[in-house]
Amino acid sequence: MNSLTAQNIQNKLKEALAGLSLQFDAISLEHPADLKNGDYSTGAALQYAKQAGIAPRTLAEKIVASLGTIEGVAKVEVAGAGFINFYLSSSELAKAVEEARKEDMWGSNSNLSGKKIMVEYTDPNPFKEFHIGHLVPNALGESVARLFQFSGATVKRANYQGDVGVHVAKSLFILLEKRVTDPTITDLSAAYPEGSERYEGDPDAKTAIDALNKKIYDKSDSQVDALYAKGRKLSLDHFEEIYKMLGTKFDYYFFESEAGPIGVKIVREHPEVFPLSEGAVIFRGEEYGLHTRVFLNKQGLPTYEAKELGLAKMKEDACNFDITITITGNEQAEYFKVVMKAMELALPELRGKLAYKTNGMLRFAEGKMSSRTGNIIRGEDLLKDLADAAKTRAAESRADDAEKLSMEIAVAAIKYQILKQAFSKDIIFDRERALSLEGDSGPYLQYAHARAHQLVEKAREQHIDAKVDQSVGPNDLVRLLHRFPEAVEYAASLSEPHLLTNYLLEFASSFNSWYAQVHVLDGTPEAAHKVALVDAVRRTLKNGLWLLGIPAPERM
RNA sequence: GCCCUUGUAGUUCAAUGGAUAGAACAGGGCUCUUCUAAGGCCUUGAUGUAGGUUCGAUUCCUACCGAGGGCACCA
Repeated sequence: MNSLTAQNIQNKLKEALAGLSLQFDAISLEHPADLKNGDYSTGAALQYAKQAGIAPRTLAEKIVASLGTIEGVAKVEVAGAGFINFYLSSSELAKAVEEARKEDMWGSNSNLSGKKIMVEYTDPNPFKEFHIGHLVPNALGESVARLFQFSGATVKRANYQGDVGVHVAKSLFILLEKRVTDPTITDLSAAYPEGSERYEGDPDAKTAIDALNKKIYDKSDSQVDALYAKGRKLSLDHFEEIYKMLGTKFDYYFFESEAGPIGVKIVREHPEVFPLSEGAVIFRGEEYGLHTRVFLNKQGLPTYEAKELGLAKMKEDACNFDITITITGNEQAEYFKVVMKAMELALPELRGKLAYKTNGMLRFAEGKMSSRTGNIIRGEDLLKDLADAAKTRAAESRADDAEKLSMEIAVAAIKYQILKQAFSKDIIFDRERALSLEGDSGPYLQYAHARAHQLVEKAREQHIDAKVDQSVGPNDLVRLLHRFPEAVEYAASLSEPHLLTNYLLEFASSFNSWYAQVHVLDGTPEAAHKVALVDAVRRTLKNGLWLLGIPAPERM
């Protein structure tokens, strides 16, 4: 909570407590959940009443008496058991409305200015499906990247993809067997599950796939190389189409095939960190309260662990970042702890610059999804289903391009379902809910934005000049609007998009409620003030949706 | 067995140690001769169990119970 007014309040509170000779540490200042309890509130009097030796309410009264006037604050009240509530002045709130109307970057801050941050996310594997599980880190990573950008950082987006490994050999084995080496193959989707089944059920196939895996690594068979190159390109081009639908554009693409050799080199150079054990090169995490993991297997090939070391090095060479954050699945949390520790020891120059955050899994109510068995929903299929569900409404809407609007709504629906809940919690995917497009949803935010936008357009057509009138008393909508920059800051500081989603839902709901009660273009002098407010709402929702990585159509 | 994450209305999610635990969906009832009904208004309903710390615990600590994940050559 870094707004100037909030800081003023905190400083005044500190002075007041010091004046009463109380020992205190940080003063907590919060937004009361209920707007009737003010714009800011503190429980300091409750906290320090015991030390002061007087009743909380009495202490609160004393603190309030010694506060004096605070700029931007109209009223200070003692409430409940001893809370001190601060109510902002009309002029302070009016300033927020003005700023929201004038500043393109309304809601931004400079907490990370001058920092270069790399965000790695999505990470699908070529030769395997881009399934709905990949939508989770994509949505979260994109939003985190944007939150950093809005905090003043220079952000680089990176995608790390597994283009070598047994999974590739499994797919390629099927493709080779079917001799689909002709240029007409466009769909690799069936190959991986089939290859997996053969690998597990057919010993001969397993031997062949393992041999194929080695060929892919050492590039010793030109026919294999050719098909590999073709399949890899097909996969990557296909992913690119999906990123375009989702609104993500990566600056860097890293591949396991490149990270592997670099990782091997790093491991070999640090035998003190990576000892030999049972023919493999390992890291003993036990010394650090972790567990042992293999970095180079018996064949001397790099495991995922060693590749991660190589990746860190590649990232450093590509872009001189201050911090790199990797968005990855919960199931890799333990693995990452070990790799991070090993990395600190082997690459001390990167110490303190590497971070990771693990996201929850997308799960079905019925059971687990697995690309190995083919029991998956493809990312693009889900988007198409959602777009189909939106099509009827979109056709009746005011949008010029109903097709485009349908897809924008589909993206909003799925991203919102992911972004509305805390980062690391599993997401139970409910198809019906995702398709409903109503209530606590992405389209709800889009609809509120489109309404505000159209209203501002209409006011313009009628030549009504928006103008903030400070004599109009503040309402809940304005007071929530004032909180937007703090909501952004809060979400960015914890890299938690759902904190912003929470705020935006409450804000949009407040706007819809206000909209239902108030006639804006009513021909009265007050219309100018109301238009200004709607314009501020429009910008707030627009920037808020941008931060979530959700498109904000102007007509719905 | 050890480690990590996690238990909140019928369901899916919120709640920065604070005030009456909020939404949405589902159920029941209203609301389009007024700027978009993908909207608004009313209504039923919840903190796994037992302790502890605190002025105050959904939140922190301990134990137990339940769920998910990880623990040597997959990623």
